[in-house]
Formats: sequence, structure tokens, C-alpha cells
Amino acid sequence: MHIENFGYYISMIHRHTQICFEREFKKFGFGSGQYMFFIHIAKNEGTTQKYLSEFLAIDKGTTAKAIKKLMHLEYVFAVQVDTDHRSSKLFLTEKGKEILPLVEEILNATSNKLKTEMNEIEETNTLISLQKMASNIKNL
Amino acid sequence: MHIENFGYYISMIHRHTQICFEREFKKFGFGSGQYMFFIHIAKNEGTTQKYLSEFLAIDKGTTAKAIKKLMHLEYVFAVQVDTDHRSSKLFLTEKGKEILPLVEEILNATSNKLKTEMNEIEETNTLISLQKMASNIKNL
DNA sequence: TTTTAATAGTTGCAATTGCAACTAATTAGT
DNA sequence: ACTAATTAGTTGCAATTGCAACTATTAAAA
Repeated sequence: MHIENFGYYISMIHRHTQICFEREFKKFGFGSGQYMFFIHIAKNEGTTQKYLSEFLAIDKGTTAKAIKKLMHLEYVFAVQVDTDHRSSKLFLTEKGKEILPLVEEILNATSNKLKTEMNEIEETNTLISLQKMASNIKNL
Repeated sequence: MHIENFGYYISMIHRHTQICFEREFKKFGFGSGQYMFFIHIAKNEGTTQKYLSEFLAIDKGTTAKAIKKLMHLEYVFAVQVDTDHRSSKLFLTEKGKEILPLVEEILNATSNKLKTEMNEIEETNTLISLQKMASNIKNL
């Protein structure tokens, strides 16, 4: 049976996590497709779409649309780079900073839900394995 | 940093796995959205859309569309259940059975790619953790 | 310096997915 | 037996995502 297949579980976890986020982030006007960008901008003020795409290993078109939405919602704003007019530095607005702790709380709650029934050792090992798998599949 | 967040890796692994499958399954005329159903029908001949949706923890509308596509491609056919005209039992066609080993090979290759640099103990532990997380997030 | 490459972002398209509203068939309740 | 409720599956809609083609800007090569 393919129950031994990692992909089966990865896909299931991913889909249900997205469903949770979709439900939880609705109150801020955005969905599961934006929170990663929001958090990364919060933790790396001044980052660009290029860096976001690289760091999240996500298509640049997808990034462009997510940022567009976050800017339209006024959680993020962009400042054109003086020395290169192709790219802009991204920052959270005041409105964005206000919801940041709430967004983080949702992320933590979901993360904790995932970790239910895991001790610290298992948690650490799982993280290591996930990192390994992510790097294995990215460089394909 | 949210690098310690499982979701970040889960999402990345999932997306890149889907990209692989999209590329590999193109030769059979289907994409990343059908293989799970195809495999589950192969291993459980006579299953129904209801069971598929439950087992894969996937929306029944999504299931309906995937099965429609697999039937249109003539990899799968449906036989109406005598005692309940609402549901149909699903089977692989001859054409479906022919590509089954090739599909399994692609799944195995991708699975092995994910497992690169993992020993057997780590592999087992990862599977257990994934199962745990899947069950944690499903019952939410 | 002028032409060619590469880079950052944008946009349109198609596929996947979940949700909600729907149909048709079956079961339960009265 | 008849009505109400449940169940299996279908369909339309919107959101996310990757891809390819595109623009505009910068860097490299001639």
C-alpha cells in the first residue's frame, strides 16, 4: 500500500494546514496564499520579491500576486530601490505591524496542533527530516 | 525566525513534489491532481468516490473532477452499484493497468529523492511523525 | 559606445483545490 | 405509505500556484 509513501502524508498535512489558515486569516482579509510573505517581510524588513521567491522557493509570479494583494490590503508597502529601479524594498505598514502578533499566534497555534503528542526529541528530529526533504526535492 | 516552523517545510516539499509529478505524469496526459486517485483505485479495485474522498481526506468535489478526468483519459471506468444507484465502483481499465508500473516507478523515484541522506531509522521515524501530524491536523 | 545578456517584476493562462448549492437516490421517522 | 433527512455525486465559483511570454531596467561584451 502507498500508505508508506511520504507524499501521501505531506500532501494531506499541507492541504489541511491551508484549510486552517484560510479559515483563520479570513478576518484579516487574506488567505493561505499570503501569510508566508507577510511573515517573511516582517522578519526581514526591506526584502524584495526576488529574495522572497528564493527563500520560499516559490515562483516569482506567485510572489508578485501575493505582494500585490498585501499592498492592496495596506499591510505592506514598497519603496523603490535608488540604485536599481527594477526592484522595491518591502516593509510592513503600521496596520501590518498591528496584526503581526495575531498572525504569529495563529501560526503558532497551528504549529502546536501539528506537534500534538510529540516530545521534544521527536520534534527536533522531525524538523531535521523536513529540512532534509525540502532540500532534497528543491535541487531536482 | 519561522524557519523552525514545520509549515514552511511542509509547504515547500509539497509544492516541489507536485512540480515533479506535473512534469513526470505529463506523458500519460494527467497531472499532479490525479495520481493519488489512480493509485488508490489500483490498490482498491471497486472503491467509490466516497471512500476515495475519505481515505485521501480530500474534498468530494475535487474527487469528482479527478475521476472524471481519469475516466475521460480511459485509465479508469465506473460500474454502477446494483443496490445503490447513487454510487459507482471504480476500476482501472487495461490501459490503466498498463501504465500502473510506470506510475509506481515515478512515485518511488520521487519518494527516494525525498529520502536521500536518510537511514532506515530516520525514515521510519519520519513516517511516524508524518502520520501523527496528518492525524493531528485532520481532526481539527 | 552600442549591442547583447541578464535581471526584477508583471500579466494571462491553465490546473488544482475547497466550498457551497444543487440533483438524485436511499434511509429513517411518523 | 409518506414525509423528512441523509447520502453520493455534480457543478460553478473563487483562490492559489506554476509556467511562459512579456516589459523595463541594469550589466556585460563587442
